[in-house]
Amino acid sequence: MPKVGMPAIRKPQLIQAAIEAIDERGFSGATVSVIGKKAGVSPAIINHYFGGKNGLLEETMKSLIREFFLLLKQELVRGKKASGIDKVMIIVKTSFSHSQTQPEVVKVWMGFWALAMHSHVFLRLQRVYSKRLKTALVMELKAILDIQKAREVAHIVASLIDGMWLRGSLDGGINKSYSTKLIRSYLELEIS
Amino acid sequence: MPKVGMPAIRKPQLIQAAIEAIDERGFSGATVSVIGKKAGVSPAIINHYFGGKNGLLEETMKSLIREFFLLLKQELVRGKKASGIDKVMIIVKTSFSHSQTQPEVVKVWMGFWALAMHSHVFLRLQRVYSKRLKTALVMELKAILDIQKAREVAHIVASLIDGMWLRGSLDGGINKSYSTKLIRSYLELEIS
Amino acid sequence: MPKVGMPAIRKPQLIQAAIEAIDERGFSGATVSVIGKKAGVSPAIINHYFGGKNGLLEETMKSLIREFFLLLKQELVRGKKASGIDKVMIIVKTSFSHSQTQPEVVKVWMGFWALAMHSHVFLRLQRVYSKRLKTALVMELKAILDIQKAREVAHIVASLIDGMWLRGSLDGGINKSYSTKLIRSYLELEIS
Amino acid sequence: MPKVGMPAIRKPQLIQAAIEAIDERGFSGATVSVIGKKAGVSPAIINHYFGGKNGLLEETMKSLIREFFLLLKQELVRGKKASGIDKVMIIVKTSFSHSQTQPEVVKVWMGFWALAMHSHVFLRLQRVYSKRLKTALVMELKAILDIQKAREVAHIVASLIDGMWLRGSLDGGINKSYSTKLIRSYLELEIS
DNA sequence: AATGAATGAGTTTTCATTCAT
DNA sequence: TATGAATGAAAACTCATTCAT
Repeated sequence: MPKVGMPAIRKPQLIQAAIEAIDERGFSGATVSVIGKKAGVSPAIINHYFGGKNGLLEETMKSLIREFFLLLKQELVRGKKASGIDKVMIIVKTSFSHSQTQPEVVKVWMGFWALAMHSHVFLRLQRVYSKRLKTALVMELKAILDIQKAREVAHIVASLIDGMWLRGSLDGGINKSYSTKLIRSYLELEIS
Repeated sequence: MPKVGMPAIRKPQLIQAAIEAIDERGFSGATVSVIGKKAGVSPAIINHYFGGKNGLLEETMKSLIREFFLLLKQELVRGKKASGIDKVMIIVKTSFSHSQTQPEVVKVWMGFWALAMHSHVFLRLQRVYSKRLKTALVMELKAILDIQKAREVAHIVASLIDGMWLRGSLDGGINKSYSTKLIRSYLELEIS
Repeated sequence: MPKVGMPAIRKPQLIQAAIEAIDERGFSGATVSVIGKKAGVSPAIINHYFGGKNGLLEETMKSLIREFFLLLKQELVRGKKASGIDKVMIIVKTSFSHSQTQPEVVKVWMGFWALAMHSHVFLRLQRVYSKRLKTALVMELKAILDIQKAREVAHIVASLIDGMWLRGSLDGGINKSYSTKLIRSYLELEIS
Repeated sequence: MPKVGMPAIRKPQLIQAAIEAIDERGFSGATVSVIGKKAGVSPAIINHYFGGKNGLLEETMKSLIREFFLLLKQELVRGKKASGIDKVMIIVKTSFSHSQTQPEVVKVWMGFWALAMHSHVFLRLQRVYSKRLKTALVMELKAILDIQKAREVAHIVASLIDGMWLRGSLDGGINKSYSTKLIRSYLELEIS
């Protein structure tokens, strides 16, 4: 039995199992037993690696956020020659792409949002996401708008993204092309 | 103890207690015992009146939705001489007012949203809200836009409302005046 | 509202409701609520008339026993000119008739038997039945057999009756003609 | 705590505890808490091993039946050189022996009988016992009687066994020698 | 590192009973 | 007499966690 590197294997494995469990059964149905079964390991090792169920959930959320901003960074690098609205749209599209790469994250993300309302840790994490998304938007928008306006538009775009995620969660998925089209048309209106 | 009319007293009383309990402790913390204590009655009567905890939660969500659309109807009647953007803004403002009348509903509503993702009944209820809000918006918008455009704008406005609620839930409340200002400015841009 | 004679109406009504409830749902399913519903009255009056659920059950069992021995007495009077085996067979037939007059009593009676094993009161009642049946059999048998033999045959016949009831309860009813035929053939063998 | 073979230890241990609990307190008094206490373990492991209280009860009944037919088989093998009535009497004696080996089974068995009347699973189990006992009797009786008669006598003997068990349950035990004596005398009458 | 065994705390729900009307 | 309202006690069951191996 290899003794080294086990955490590096087990942790992502359990996080993925947690995401799937939450997606399938909701937060209340995602018991350690279910998650363990899904990962093919004993529920007891969740405690071993994460110090408890809550630890796993925290890591899961952090992982989701980290993954998103990693993706965003990559996309922004890839499109660094774009400008104006196109640059903003990269953020928008990435927001929706994330949910397409892994469709189950929609429900999970929204579940964490609800959790955030009564848990310090999750609230902090959710705010990190929320702030960073807005900051990224402002960053691009202030190139084409004055800072004051940029902040307002960023707030609108961020709200649109979240609102469309929310509504998408109700319909079993987000309609990426329709969503991006509408947001782009708004931006064009605002900027031209 | 009075014999008649008790259901009419107990049911709203328990629904209100449920809202407060969810607001304070989240869904997982809102046990029948907590709700009962908050209402000053035995947990057992939740079963008596609602056939179980789930029955109470369903009625609570229905009550929230009913209350909102009642308020909306009243506001639309009061402002029936308004026209164009003003008419649409009545819907927007009412959406945010609802949360001001009873600040705790923000968390509760979002909690139900998360619940909806894995429960038939709550999904149905959430969709009712979602559809009716959009329908109301389309109704007003088609007076000033062609039907196709009206639908798109309605989708955007509805997403903005929901997105701002969602973000507001993170900050312990919705900034009504800022939110309505931003939505109005969008509408003016779209319509003028 | 007539004030007199209510007990005389309510008591048998509730006893009959109890029998039906036990027949349909078993002892554990026969709650005061179910019995009350079946009788079309509030469960609370069971306490009023019987001092509690247990009181009702006791009265129900007493009623079953009383009814059986009343029937037996009538049949023995009706057939008082019969003699020998025929006289004994009157008792046997009546035992099975009782279950035909009211088919649901088979399950109920067996349920009480089980109850008797852990309750003083019901044990006493069951023994009353048990003894009186045997006594009745001995009474008739000693006319044709010496007392010692009469007791033995009575024991066998009583056991056959009870055993056939028991087995009948498994098959949803007692086959009266087959049962009586077998018992008679035994008696003929024993006596001739 | 040992890791392997625990189910093989715990399951019979809990079944025995269930038998004792039912014997002492009846079915309604045999709660998981009582059974757990009697077995010296937490009530929660009943769920662990049997998937719930009902699972334990089913296994308990199965165990009782299995044990009886195992004993019967052994006795029939031991007495395989016997013939005629003696062979039949082996079955009869074994039926009563079973209750002597473990006196508490009388009450328990009768309790299950009552349970069977309103539960599919227990009804099926009880019928298995009922049929197998009769089949075993027919098997021996057809060596000395024609098949038709063998069936009738088997029915009588089976009813006698059950009836005497039933009556024995009232008296805190079965009088084995008296019971077997009476049944043998019946068989001699029938066969000679 | 990993697990099966075991548990205690806590959840919803059921139910007989009491009580004011 | 009869009832709807209300409750307390207790039931089965769930679940995160701990522990010896």
